[in-house]
Amino acid sequence: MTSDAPRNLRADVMLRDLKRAGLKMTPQRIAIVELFASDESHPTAQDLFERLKPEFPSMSFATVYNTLDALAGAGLSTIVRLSAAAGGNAARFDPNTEAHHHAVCDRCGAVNDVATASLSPSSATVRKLRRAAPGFAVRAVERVYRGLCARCASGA
Amino acid sequence: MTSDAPRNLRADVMLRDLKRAGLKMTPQRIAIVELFASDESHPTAQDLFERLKPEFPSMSFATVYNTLDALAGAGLSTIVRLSAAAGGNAARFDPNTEAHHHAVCDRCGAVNDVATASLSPSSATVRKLRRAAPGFAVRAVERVYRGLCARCASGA
DNA sequence: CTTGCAGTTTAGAAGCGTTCTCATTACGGT
DNA sequence: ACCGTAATGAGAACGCTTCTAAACTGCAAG
Repeated sequence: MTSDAPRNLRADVMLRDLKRAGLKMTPQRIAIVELFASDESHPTAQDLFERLKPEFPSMSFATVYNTLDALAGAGLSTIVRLSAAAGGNAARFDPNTEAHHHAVCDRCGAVNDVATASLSPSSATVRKLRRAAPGFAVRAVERVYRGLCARCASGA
Repeated sequence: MTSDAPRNLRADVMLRDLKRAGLKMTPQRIAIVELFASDESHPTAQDLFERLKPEFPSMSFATVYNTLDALAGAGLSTIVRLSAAAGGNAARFDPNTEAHHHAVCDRCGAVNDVATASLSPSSATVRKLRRAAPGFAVRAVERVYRGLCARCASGA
């Protein structure tokens, strides 16, 4: 359970769970999952598509979206929309299913995970919301840290 | 400086600042600003467009976007993308320039403001990020509270 | 008041990201 | 090996946003 687990461990889990959910193991799906599972850059569908093109020149966008949707449906990935200035408004896909927040670079749009113990609201948060938004039943609190990533902050 | 200021106060400020920035006061702009300034529902461009159609049947989307962009450029509004399940992925526009977070309803997509003292990171946050995302220079921390709004929570 | 120009509006086209359609292909249980 | 069902691929369609070009107009100067 070290932080540098075998790069394919998460892919194996994803493939196993997809199979368990009754989905077929196509070469395209396996390639997408293997690429995506170890990708911490929060890739867009376009990113994945372009990196898969060499291996599957005939693949279509629908296949990428299909597989990412299947992963999301199985709880193995999430979609994040952080509207970074850079990189348009494309959805980003995140294979990290542990509780975490995101740090987004204002300049280059890079997204980094920021671990957290839990996304559940603290009792202080619940109390605060009771005043600020009466009746709102809070389930989770997501944070977005905005600023400059290490590379951009260092004046690149 | 009470919380129920005249509903046109904010519109007046916006119009004044737009004029000050050298923009022309067209009837369309005035109508958009007057509608938008007192709208706490975080409307989409579509929302505003449809409410303005009766008064300006010939208005185009570009005019709505132009004016909202001008307001954003003058620091009088912000664009929020919260990717609520309901309501597509359209950008929402927010005339509230005071520090605040957002509470988003999982079911109906409604967005409520949640006041906060500041969006600046606390020293504890800076310390935490120093470990979690080394080198990241945090400027602001935005929170999104996810859950059910009062209406949906009450079983509507 | 009139004039003129720069900024604005309009309608529609174009662009981008995503979803859909449907004919074809192929996984995987039997 | 066969078959049913699901997945793929190509492109069309879609929703949201931005752009383009031409016509219009607020407003400052005369």
